[in-house]
Amino acid sequence: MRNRERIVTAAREMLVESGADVPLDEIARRAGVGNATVYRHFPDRTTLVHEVVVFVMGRVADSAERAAEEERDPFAAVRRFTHEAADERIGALCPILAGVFHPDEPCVAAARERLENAVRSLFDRAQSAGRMRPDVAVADLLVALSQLTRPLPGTACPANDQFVHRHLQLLLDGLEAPARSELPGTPATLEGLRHPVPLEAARQ
Amino acid sequence: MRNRERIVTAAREMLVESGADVPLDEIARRAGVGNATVYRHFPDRTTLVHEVVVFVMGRVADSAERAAEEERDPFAAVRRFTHEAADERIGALCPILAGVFHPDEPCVAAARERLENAVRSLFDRAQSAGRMRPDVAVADLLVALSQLTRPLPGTACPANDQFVHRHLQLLLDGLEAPARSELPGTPATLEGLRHPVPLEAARQ
Amino acid sequence: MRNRERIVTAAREMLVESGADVPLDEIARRAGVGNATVYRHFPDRTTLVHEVVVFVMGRVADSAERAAEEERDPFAAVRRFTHEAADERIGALCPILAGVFHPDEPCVAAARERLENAVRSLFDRAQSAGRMRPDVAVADLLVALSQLTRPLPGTACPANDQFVHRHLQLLLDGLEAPARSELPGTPATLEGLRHPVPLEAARQ
Amino acid sequence: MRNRERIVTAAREMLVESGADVPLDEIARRAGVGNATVYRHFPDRTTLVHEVVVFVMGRVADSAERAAEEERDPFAAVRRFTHEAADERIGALCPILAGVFHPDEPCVAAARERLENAVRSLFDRAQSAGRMRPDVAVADLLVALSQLTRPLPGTACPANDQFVHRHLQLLLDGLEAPARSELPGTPATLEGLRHPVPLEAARQ
DNA sequence: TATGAATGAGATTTCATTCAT
DNA sequence: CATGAATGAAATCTCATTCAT
Repeated sequence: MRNRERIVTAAREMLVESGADVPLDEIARRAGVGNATVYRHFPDRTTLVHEVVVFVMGRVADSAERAAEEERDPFAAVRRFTHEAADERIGALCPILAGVFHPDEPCVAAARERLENAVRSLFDRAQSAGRMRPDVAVADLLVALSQLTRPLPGTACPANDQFVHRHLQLLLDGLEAPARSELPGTPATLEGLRHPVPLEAARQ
Repeated sequence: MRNRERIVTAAREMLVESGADVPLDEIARRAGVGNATVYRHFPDRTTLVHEVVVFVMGRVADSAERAAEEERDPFAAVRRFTHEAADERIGALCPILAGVFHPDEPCVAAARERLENAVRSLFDRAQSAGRMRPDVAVADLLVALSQLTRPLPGTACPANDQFVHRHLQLLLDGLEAPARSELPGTPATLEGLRHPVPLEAARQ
Repeated sequence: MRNRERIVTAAREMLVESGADVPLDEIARRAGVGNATVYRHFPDRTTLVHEVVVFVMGRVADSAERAAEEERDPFAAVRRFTHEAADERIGALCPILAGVFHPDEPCVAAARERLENAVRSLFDRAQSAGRMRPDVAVADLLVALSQLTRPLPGTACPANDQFVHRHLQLLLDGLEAPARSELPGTPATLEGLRHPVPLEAARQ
Repeated sequence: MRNRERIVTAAREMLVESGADVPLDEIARRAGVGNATVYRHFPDRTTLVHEVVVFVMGRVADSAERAAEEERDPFAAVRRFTHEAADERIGALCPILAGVFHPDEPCVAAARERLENAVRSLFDRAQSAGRMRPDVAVADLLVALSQLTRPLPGTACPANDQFVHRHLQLLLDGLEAPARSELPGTPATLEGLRHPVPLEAARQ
């Protein structure tokens, strides 16, 4: 069905432009279908968002795989992936990564796993080559990346787009070996984000 | 009198835990007062949020000033400030910094200015001493810091607290001179966040 | 108690300026007292409004009595009374006359009776002298007068003040004998306004 | 489709019976629909009221045009129009005429203009024929008519319906030439009602 | 007595979701 | 299949009235 695709596309655009709380009717309008048609394809709003998330995660995973193939330098691959993921607006799915939407959904879980694996291979290569500090994990990058590219609420447009890539560069510079500082706690895991955790105030 | 404080405190807690869209009734319940009592003290929701924002910004500015006084090493001061700001949950006011709530409000503008100035003196010292790369501006840190510590939606609790300080360390490492990469675009300014800007996809 | 008077005065002013739905807090503020003080003097909002009504009715009755004494021509007395009542803003108590607020309250009933009697004597004189058509009753004038001078909702000021006296003149001209038309139904009585009546569409 | 009409009808009835501040929920209940259904058809309360106003004004203008066509005697046409307008409950839109609701809305403005023109032709004919005093304007009648038929607040029912037509007759008698009194001020204009005017206390 | 503060009930409006065609 | 229409639940805000000092 052509409609299903148009809905997902519209949803992605609106989520990215207007934040996570766009009215469903506006998504439908953008897709050029009636609102009830959305419900014919997705049982509820969450499911639609999941679909978008899975779609974006797939494109981001693609990006990671392409970077692994095409970039010679292992850390350059990490940089390229990071910036491309930002352009895919991975930040719009931040809430999902954090388990706000149920990541137990098989499709979501699968997409996440594929993404993690793709990025992990970038990490392994860079860390093995000594091009990246060894005390960080895949989820550290994914979470920080998601937060840094997360759109602001309000209809207009994420005002900080202008600066996102600057901040990613800073983060990446910090990721490139050797480390200047010790990282507190243990490496992040996406699983670890599933449930509330006490704030551990480790420092310097 | 006492109630006003309790409301602000409750509001700060809930904003920090549950994001910027907590129902006002829940803030009231948390404060142990009726919802109308909130409206006795604050003409509308926005005003209450502003109050919280000004309060938090003030504490963060305090933190910056203390760090400037007490830390010998100029970059250590920057690190200390950054982590303390995270603990103050500065990320909860991300939307404000971006102009979603009216930053023209005199109190908000004043608080922001004071904060910027306090952090600027940290920056100047660190950059003059060659301890921080020169191509970053105060707003770069404030925005990245806000985004990285921004709470997730949903009532539960910011799931990624566990990792926030790790990611800040990475960012700080990237901030510490010398730079490994070129930063795209021009340094961020908080003013620049006031209006939508075309996504400039500069890279590596 | 000085306060009681100030409250009634303030209430009269606000009712007249801003219509019947002024918040009680604003009346209190105008009176320069706390809102609870109003409740010390009047058990509820309605009672306060009653008081205002009784006060205004008293002044209007005064006006009728003065007109009876001082005007030679019997219909000139009716004209004078009518315009003076308009200036007292009798229209602001329209709802009362119609029984919306309980006119069984002894004070209200007494004030109304006194007013009716005062105006009745104006009527009797004018009608006996053949200066006023005989098929109208006191309540006809009082009701029409109240409606024509009734303030419009909205905070500002009754926009039609400019024209009120013109319209009263037209009404009075119609009241002056001899009649050009037959009046449908029976003469109005204030009592008759107490309960809903089927719309009788008599004409011409 | 059918619902929209039922809502407008219900709104008209309730506005007419209970005044301009009927809760929207009661209109919805009367129409037999959920409250949100009202919002599907009208973006907000004001828009719905505007619709009713335009509708009623249209019927009243129809009435004026019919009267002009069908009545031989020019002043009989004015009388007929006046009473028919009362039956259409034109008084319920008093607030609009006075600019409380935005009369700049194109539809409202258009409807008002049409009404004024229709009544003006009645006036011109009657005044040219010497059947109506020359010192009154269309707005004088429309405003006085609106006020005299204006519904009282409170859910019950317009208590003074019984007498409305009597009072209109008196007004009309005063309107019929020759004048017994001088009218103070200048003829009313609906435009003149748009903004507060100082109370001019001209008399006799 | 006087008052600032507190509050619950109600009004407007929005939105995810269901229904009827 | 597709859709416009319908709706109840929830969020913001107002105000008459009560409470505590």
